[in-house]
Amino acid sequence: MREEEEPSWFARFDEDLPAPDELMPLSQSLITRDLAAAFDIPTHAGAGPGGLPSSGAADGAGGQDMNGGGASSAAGSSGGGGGGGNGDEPARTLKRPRLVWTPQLHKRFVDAVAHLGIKNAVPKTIMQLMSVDGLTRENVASHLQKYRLYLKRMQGLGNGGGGGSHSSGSGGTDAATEHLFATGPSPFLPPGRGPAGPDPYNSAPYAPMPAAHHHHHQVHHPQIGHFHHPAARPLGHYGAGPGNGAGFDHGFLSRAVAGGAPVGPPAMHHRMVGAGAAMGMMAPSSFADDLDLGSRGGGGGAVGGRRELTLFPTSGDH
DNA sequence: ATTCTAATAT
DNA sequence: CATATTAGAA
Repeated sequence: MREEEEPSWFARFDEDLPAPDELMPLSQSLITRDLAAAFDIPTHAGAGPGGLPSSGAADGAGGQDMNGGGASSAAGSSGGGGGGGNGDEPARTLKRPRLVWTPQLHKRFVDAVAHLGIKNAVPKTIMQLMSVDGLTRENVASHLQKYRLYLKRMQGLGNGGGGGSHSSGSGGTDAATEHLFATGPSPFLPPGRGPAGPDPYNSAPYAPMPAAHHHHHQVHHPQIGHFHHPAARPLGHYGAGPGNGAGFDHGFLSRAVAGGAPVGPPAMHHRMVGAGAAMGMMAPSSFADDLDLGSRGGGGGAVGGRRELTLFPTSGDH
């Protein structure tokens, strides 16, 4: 009996995710390409209902979540096939297909990192915090690298853009972290510096890549702006809620890179001493993370009130 | 043992 | 390009 347990201390920190819709066990297109290709198995072996729009591309028509069914995607056992008999072997050496870091997933990742703090932002913890079934440490580690790279890449260079200004002026601006855009010369900084983050997230559920067509055809979908979301949350999330007995504080999210960033971290290093046992204490605190909204520019109005408070089931811990 | 960084392969 | 995988170091 394992008694590993994680109460829901750090439970609700996510914003919108587990909507019963997107609650799929991260299986994305399972089945390794090797196998599929080797056996000629259509990447989506018979998944019936609710499956993916065969050809369809993701009509982003406003919809954001559209999964419905429970189809959890067939997992590994593709071998079956008919027949019989054989085929047992796979469950072991099976490599999962590339994990497709979908925006939603990314958000989880970023949020997790942002909430964990540079201190605990390590793959293992992140992975656990994400509670995404199927995610492995390597997955997160790999992505973490990219994420960090991305952050670094934009920290000293506050320009860029298409023109290519290499201005070295690292001006001093506290490059602490801000949103930078990748493509498109749009140096618009939100007037007033509001928390408005130009994060065109939420806009592409992206279907499990239709890898059914061999033919290098990288469906260059409108892969929405890639990374965005610098861990620039309002530093210091301390502030135990009212009535909160636990007085935890996180001195995190402050510096991002060492060695160059002019960020002047006030000496605030709280070391969590104590018990070496294992990790097991994280301060949940109430997170009022703001999320980006997607509406700017034209002004139109439109609806949009889409806010969902969902505490994802912190239950999936393996 | 776990993580980080880099290099490399797909 | 985005991920996965591996290797070496800490």
